[in-house]
Amino acid sequence: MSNKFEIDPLLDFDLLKKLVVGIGEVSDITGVPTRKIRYWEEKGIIESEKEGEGTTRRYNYLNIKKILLIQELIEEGFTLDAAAKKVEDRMKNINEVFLKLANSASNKKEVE
Amino acid sequence: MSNKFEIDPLLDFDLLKKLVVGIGEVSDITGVPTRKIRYWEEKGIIESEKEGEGTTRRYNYLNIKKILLIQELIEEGFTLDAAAKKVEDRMKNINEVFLKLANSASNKKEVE
DNA sequence: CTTATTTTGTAACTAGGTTACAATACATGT
DNA sequence: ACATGTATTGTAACCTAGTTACAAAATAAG
Repeated sequence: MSNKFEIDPLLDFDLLKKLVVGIGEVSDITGVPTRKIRYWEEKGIIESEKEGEGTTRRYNYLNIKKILLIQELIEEGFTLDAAAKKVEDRMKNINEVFLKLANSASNKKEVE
Repeated sequence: MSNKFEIDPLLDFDLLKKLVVGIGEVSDITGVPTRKIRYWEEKGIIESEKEGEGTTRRYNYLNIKKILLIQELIEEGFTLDAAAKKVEDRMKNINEVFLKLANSASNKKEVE
């Protein structure tokens, strides 16, 4: 029915959830300067997880994925805003799938 | 083999070639301000047919089509330059088909 | 030949997007 | 805890893309 069994061994969501990095690493990974990342966040285009007031930004898999997608569209010739809007739509699907997989993975663990 | 016979009665290329208008009409047709059309031409994005030095711009079907395509892409969120590049590719096909049809049409006329 | 349309150049202008700087706050290892 | 590296902001500067206004001179068209 699903391809759950194929990707299951590859995706450890419990690990993935812990895989959270600072803005510097995001910049290294994506090639987007830190100042630019913050600017995009100011504009409401991307989000980061702040673990409280007066703390530093933290980025998880989905946050970083979004940044990468936006960058791609900009390179394709889209406006920043247009790229943001397009990615917004795509992220809805990605989030959905991600959560679905994450849940089925943790359910499985409970059964074990 | 081809759909030539279906569109043949609709497309009179001898007429189409004569269907050439000034920049004002192009602006009315496309909704793009005349100043903008000239600016795009300055940048080498579109072309018009000047019938000699010190004359006014004239636009045929393909010229106008190009303007419309560019405008669409800009509305989709593309940069002017990016839109121009994309349309450039599309126009190659359109031109080809157009010429092919135009030739077969005039050939047919000669046979008649 | 008179009225409407076009052509240019110049210049102004908006805004989109990015970046530099610097002073302050935060994180982290040993 | 203290020293070193990393993050956070605000402010301001910056660049370029893209568009538009204006106005005087040239063309077109009825």
